[in-house]
Amino acid sequence: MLLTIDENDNRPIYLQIISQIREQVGNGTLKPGDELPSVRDVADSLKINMHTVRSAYLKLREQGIISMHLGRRAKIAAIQLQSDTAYAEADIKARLKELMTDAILQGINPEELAILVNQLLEQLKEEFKSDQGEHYER
Amino acid sequence: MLLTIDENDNRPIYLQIISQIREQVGNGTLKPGDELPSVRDVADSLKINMHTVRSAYLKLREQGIISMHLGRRAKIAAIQLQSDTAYAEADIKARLKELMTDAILQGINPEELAILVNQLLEQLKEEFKSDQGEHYER
DNA sequence: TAACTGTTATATTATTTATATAACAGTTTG
DNA sequence: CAAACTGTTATATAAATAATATAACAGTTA
Repeated sequence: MLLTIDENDNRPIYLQIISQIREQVGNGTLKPGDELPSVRDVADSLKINMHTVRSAYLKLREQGIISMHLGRRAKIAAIQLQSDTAYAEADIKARLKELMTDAILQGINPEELAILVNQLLEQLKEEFKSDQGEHYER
Repeated sequence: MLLTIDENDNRPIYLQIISQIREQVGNGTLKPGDELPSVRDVADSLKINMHTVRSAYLKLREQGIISMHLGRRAKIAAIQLQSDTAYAEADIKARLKELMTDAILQGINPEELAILVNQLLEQLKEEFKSDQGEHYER
């Protein structure tokens, strides 16, 4: 599994890891049941501390994205707990609005933005369609 | 000018202030030349420290959103410095993609998302059109 | 001149992020 | 079974960020 640290990204390392794993779950690179590399392996390969990786994994578990158990390797969760969708939608909407005003303030006009958004939407729709596959957990 | 602190928002106070002002600039509530309340006034009304407000204002100045000068009250900048648009676009695109995968993971399907996005886009387009008005600074 | 502005300086506190070491407790593998 | 893996817990430390508190300074406005 590919994980990297972007020095230009001002977010903390553990958040970058979370983003990348969520991204890969979202686009199907990681599927339910897939095992994640151990916290020590990730730490070694990225040359960071074990606990930095672990804090990322812990958050992901809280979010229902992965499962972790003592002695076992972490894996992508079988069931994505989709917390209260109404709340989620309000949250997403707020983030989206902020993002768009940012975009416009930075000189991207709404037409460009629309193109950008629709490209991503089409992309995600396809991935979403082909991702209604087998779920398992033992 | 309306500013509030959201206890549920886990972002630092100064970032919340930045967001709200950018938001109001973006949607036309604040226009170029409009004066901002003094750092002390904002601090008093929100019951926070003067320097917390100031750090928000400083960031906004760095971003070219407002102008600040010794002795004078801060005001919305006349010219929005639109920093390197290519870079901005890449940044926005990355944020957008993350947002969308988050949305989908939270149980919002792409169709709902598309509706959400297009509503906001239409809204912003109108605001953008009616915002090509008078700019001034003395 | 007095009452505002932002600015600079110094200090302190709390929280977050990341590292470092070490031991513990389960699971898997040879 | 034993060794080599897993995640877990504990403790400690360092660095950076966020927020507060006071006080004085330096321009601008009324």
